[in-house]
Amino acid sequence: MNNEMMTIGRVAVAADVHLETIRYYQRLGLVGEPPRPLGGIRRYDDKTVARLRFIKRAQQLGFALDEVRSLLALEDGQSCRETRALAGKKLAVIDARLTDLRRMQKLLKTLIAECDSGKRPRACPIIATLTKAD
Amino acid sequence: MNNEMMTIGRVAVAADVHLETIRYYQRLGLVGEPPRPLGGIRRYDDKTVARLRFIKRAQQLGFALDEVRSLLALEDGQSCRETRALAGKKLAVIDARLTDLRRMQKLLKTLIAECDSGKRPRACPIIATLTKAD
DNA sequence: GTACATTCCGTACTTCACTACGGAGACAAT
DNA sequence: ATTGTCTCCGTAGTGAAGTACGGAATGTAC
Repeated sequence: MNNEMMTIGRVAVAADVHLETIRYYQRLGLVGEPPRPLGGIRRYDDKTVARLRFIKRAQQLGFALDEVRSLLALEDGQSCRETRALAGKKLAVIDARLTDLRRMQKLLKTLIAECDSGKRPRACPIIATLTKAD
Repeated sequence: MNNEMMTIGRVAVAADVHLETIRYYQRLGLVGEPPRPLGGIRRYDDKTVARLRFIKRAQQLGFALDEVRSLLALEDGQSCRETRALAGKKLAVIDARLTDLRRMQKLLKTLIAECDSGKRPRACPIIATLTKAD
């Protein structure tokens, strides 16, 4: 829609990140430096917004910026061979994380069900169960 | 098995955390101060190990220590009413996180499949797709 | 009972991921 | 062309989560 026309402030609002965070990511190389047609002021297109949202989501899922960088490399990378290996590794991490989250989800559901049924489990076995399945 | 007999060093090894981290968590109240039978030296039972493992796992899933604290409160808390509310909130967070992770997983699988089929997607739409589904 | 390893404690340092600051320059509106 | 609102840049400060340090005390093995 609004292509090739945004200033850093508008991008920050659109992606819901702090303006300085964008500059910070540029320093880290997570976001490329955009063209600066006039007077040195950066002009962004909406791909940057998408990229920023991606970074934020990946972070919420527990990936460090360093790992996000390699996730992004999947998109940026030309070489399919390395990309494939990287994707495989990331997939394994995500699978493991999903397993843990599902276990946690199940436990919380059980806990809630017990609470609602009035059984009031004095010492609910949440930790014991989570740890048992190591 | 080996109950009520571990020193902090052995606990650290068993739970695979730094010794100082245990002291740190005790300061934060995430782990209770254990009894000190002799000369002021802490003696732990294996419940502490379980608790530490739980904390580490929750962190990997993207929960801050503050949030972990409240997850642990589910176990420790007597009052079922507050506990239930808390569990409900945490469950919602986990559900959202699962959704995101599944999306990521699916994307990676697609990417890998495309790679393997020799299509070599020059600009794989990983970011675009992730962001689209906002 | 003398080595040697552990633990104790408080305090200081480190890393990661921002966030704030402040003065100079650019741009937009009146 | 003046006012006000960005934007630019480097550098400094913040908060979370550890991690390191170092000297005293304690525990364990011989």
